[in-house]
Amino acid sequence: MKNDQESVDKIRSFNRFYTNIIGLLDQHFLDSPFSLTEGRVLYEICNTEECSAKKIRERIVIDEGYLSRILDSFSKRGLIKKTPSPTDRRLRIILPTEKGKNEFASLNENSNILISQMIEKLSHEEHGKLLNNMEGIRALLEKAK
Amino acid sequence: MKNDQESVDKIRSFNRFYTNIIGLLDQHFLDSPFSLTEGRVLYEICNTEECSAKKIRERIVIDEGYLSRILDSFSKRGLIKKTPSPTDRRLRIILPTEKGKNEFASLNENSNILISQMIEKLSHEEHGKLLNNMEGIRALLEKAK
DNA sequence: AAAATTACTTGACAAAGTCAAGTAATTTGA
DNA sequence: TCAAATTACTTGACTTTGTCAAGTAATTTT
Repeated sequence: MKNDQESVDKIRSFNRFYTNIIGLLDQHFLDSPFSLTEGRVLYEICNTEECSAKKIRERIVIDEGYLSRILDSFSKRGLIKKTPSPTDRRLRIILPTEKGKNEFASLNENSNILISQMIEKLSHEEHGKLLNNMEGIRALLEKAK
Repeated sequence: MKNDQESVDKIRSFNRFYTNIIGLLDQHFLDSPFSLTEGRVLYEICNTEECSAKKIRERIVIDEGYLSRILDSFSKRGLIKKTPSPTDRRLRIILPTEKGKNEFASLNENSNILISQMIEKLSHEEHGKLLNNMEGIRALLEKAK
């Protein structure tokens, strides 16, 4: 039977391990026109209805000014269009352009390839186990908070 | 039955989820005298026999010059001692001082508290499940590489 | 309708990370 | 055996990334 400290140590050890995994996967941002943070922002833009800086900041922890500049750079690069919301003109509604959607898609593709490579040596059964474990962790941690 | 793309999507979704978890836990570095990277370096120094810059770079991906400067700042802050290895004087053996060990311990304590809080709402049984899931992921991903 | 709040922007700055050239010690191989 | 190549680390110059605080315009509160 485990005591608390042992559990905490194991969780921390897993966190170090998984930080490295995520770090490896994030390497591909180095050969992309995006930083990691830009990638996360672009993800939110492409996956949020009526997206705005406000909504992005509800989803990822990021400095307001920094986000404003990232969005500005996305605008200049032709990846998004910002238009004042008709119902509240303090808000700027952010929409990805075709170019933005394409770049996001290719970013995704690269992530997908990396993950496929990561799990390609696993059997079908092991695949299932991996996903079950991930779903388990998520359910437990979401319940816990 | 799941196809490949579905699996990959689920893994990526878990990765986004867990990136946030790790991000939350890493917040405490903000109130500490260390950056995240410094924390990881200090961890390696305190957990590696005959530690040297070389060994650290075998364990975490970090620019050589950047690491050199971090170690220099650790030296200046009195956290480590660097001495040329007697067997190969190109190498500098890194030893944590008492102060270094203490600061590392308090960094650990804060991490431990955060993790304890994170899982305190879980039952004993759920605790076990969480650890099993983590061990499962680790075993599978380590096998896969 | 003045005061407070919200959503975002901007300027000035600091922290984090990268690249390449340089030094000293060690290893390689003709 | 000794010049050339390699290794381990350092340093200077630089870019990228992130933070803080003050500012503008629209909206809400009282």
